[in-house]
Amino acid sequence: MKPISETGFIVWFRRESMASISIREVAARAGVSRATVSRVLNGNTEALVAEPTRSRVRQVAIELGYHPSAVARGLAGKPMNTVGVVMAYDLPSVTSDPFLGPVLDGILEANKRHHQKTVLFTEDNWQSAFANLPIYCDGHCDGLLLIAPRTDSEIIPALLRGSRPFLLLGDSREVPGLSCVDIDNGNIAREVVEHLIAQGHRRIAIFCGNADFTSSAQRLQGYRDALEASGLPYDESLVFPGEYWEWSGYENAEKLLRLPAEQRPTALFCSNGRIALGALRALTDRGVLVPQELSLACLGDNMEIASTQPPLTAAHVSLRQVGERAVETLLGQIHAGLPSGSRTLLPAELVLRESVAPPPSR
Amino acid sequence: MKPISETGFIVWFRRESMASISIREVAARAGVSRATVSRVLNGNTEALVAEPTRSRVRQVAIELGYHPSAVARGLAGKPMNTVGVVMAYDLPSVTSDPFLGPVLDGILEANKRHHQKTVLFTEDNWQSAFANLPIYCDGHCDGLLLIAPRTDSEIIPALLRGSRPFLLLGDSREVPGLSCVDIDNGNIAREVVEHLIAQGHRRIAIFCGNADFTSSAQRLQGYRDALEASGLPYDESLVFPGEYWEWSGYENAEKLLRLPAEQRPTALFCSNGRIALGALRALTDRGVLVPQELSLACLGDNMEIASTQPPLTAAHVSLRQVGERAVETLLGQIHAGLPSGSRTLLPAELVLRESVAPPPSR
DNA sequence: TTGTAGGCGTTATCAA
DNA sequence: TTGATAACGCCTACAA
Repeated sequence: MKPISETGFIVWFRRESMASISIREVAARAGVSRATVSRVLNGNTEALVAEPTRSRVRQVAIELGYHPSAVARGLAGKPMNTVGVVMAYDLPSVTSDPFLGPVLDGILEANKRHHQKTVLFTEDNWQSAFANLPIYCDGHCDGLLLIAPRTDSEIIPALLRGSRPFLLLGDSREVPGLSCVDIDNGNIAREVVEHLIAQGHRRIAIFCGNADFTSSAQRLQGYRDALEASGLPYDESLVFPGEYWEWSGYENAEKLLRLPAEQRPTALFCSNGRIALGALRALTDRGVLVPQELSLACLGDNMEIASTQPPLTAAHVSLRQVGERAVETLLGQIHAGLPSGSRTLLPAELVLRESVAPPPSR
Repeated sequence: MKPISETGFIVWFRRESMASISIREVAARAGVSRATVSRVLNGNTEALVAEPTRSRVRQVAIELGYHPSAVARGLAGKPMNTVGVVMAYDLPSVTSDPFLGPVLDGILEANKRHHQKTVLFTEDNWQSAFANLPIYCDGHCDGLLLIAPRTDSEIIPALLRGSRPFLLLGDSREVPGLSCVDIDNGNIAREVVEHLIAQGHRRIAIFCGNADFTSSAQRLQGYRDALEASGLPYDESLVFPGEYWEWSGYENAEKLLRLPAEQRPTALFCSNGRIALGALRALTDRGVLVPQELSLACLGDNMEIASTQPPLTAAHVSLRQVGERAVETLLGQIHAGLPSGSRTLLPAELVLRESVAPPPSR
């Protein structure tokens, strides 16, 4: 009774009572060893098996409805064909977030194309994400996509110390050996500001995003680069710290309007669309005409921005594409053994709408 | 050299070159067997281990940064703490879909709360979803959430034949042994139509959703129930087949307006928000006044619906809650061994806005 | 060309 | 209270 599990009886028993049948049953029914079944059904080893055996095994596998267990396979060191996505957010909705939503769409799309499953790890904050790091690395997935951690998160050095492939999405800090896929914050911001300068503006304000996001500093730098390239002075009174939220744009616009007339800028660059939306609302509330009195442009685009009054000039970035490229880069690291440490910075396209005009003549 | 993996050398080797260290190393370092380590660290068996041993093992585990492999655990028959979500869609965006988006938010939220990972299986259509069914059942997750399959999908009988816990989300067909979580389509539709009747309407049209969705028939039935309860005739010329899309609402509104004046309804019930949006647009385009000439109400609510001109009266359903309840029901089946076959139908709340008025007096 | 045997990391069942 | 030992399902040397 030792090899009972090889008998027909047990095959029948398994089929009826358990979920799935294993390589054992296929081997027994086909009259070959488990190794042979494995060779036939997996990877590129079919060639090692003689044709009659091969087709018999195939036949039996289909008859029995056999399908290998990814878990067992994973344990044996094969890839799980699964991409993990770690995101920490304190938002009520992931899907309707203008950043997370499109990025997730891109990730899902690319994973579908590459026959990868997607495991989502959602956390309230980066502390708990860090605490749960071991869970993300418990074998469930072959690699990790980290979405936009703050600059101070310990999670990155921890992951860097480990050996699991991962990359940063929506953050492009420069750290040796760290892969990331992001939009090209600096250059995109520069282009937007250059457009304002080309329209004749000399005093241009910037509303910044969260100070602890890498992107904020990069966008500010782009703003500085544009000014410098045109020989315009960098005036700190025109730099408004803030956060990537509508309320921040609103508040900063109110502050901006309190500046004495001669110090007031003629154009405003908002670090993202939500800030721009808030700023526009404040300006409208105060009766400031856009673009007649103040031109407004921002980085980042979404449907709402195009349907404001006036529609906003903005750098259109494809966050969806960021998600797709992130997946492809990670898969390269996992399966093709590409080295980590690559930086992919996607460009934007400036969309001219009606919120920018030449400065008013004094 | 046989038990080499138990030596300190190998421990060091593993730590540096491999991803994670296993229960072996902990056992070796703590001077106990693997079984004991397992007892201490997992489940509710710590009590079986003597205190000094227990704390020593704990200590070593922390020192070594040990964390169990979910994959190995899964192979050994323990739950993966992972919920699978299968969705087939031909949409460009999952996250911005007014149904999928909120449902996904609810699922993620509930999974986070219950410390479950979420694995997403996305397919283009239900044929390929069916074809990949074995992959969803390859051990990766403990149970499956199926989102809104069409009435004809073979995937449900296949899953019903298997033993893996699963349930239907956003579909509430009545099949013995089949669990589902959905909104209460029939009753919600009935309530909306009853509201129209209460306003004095006698001729009420309905714009239906996709014929192969369970919900369409249920909503139509609710419409019929409301008419019947008030003794109003069911007039097939007021029933417009269609799909859950804006274009369908637009087209059907055009058809409706072609009816001879005496046959024309005074109120319109749209089976979902998108249909209502399309219908309203067509009516506005043709200069038909809502609600003066035609009252309009729909099932399903989203932000767009509240900001139309006029804002639409609608049954507000919490799709997010559907997602949450689905997760909780599934987890009940998986972990608490609750029986399958439960039907959870969530109610809606009628939100009165300005698109409904009493019928015009002839 | 095929089979045997050992291992992947964990848990469960015995026995000590 | 603890430790061997045998699963779990698959993969892969190595041997035949």
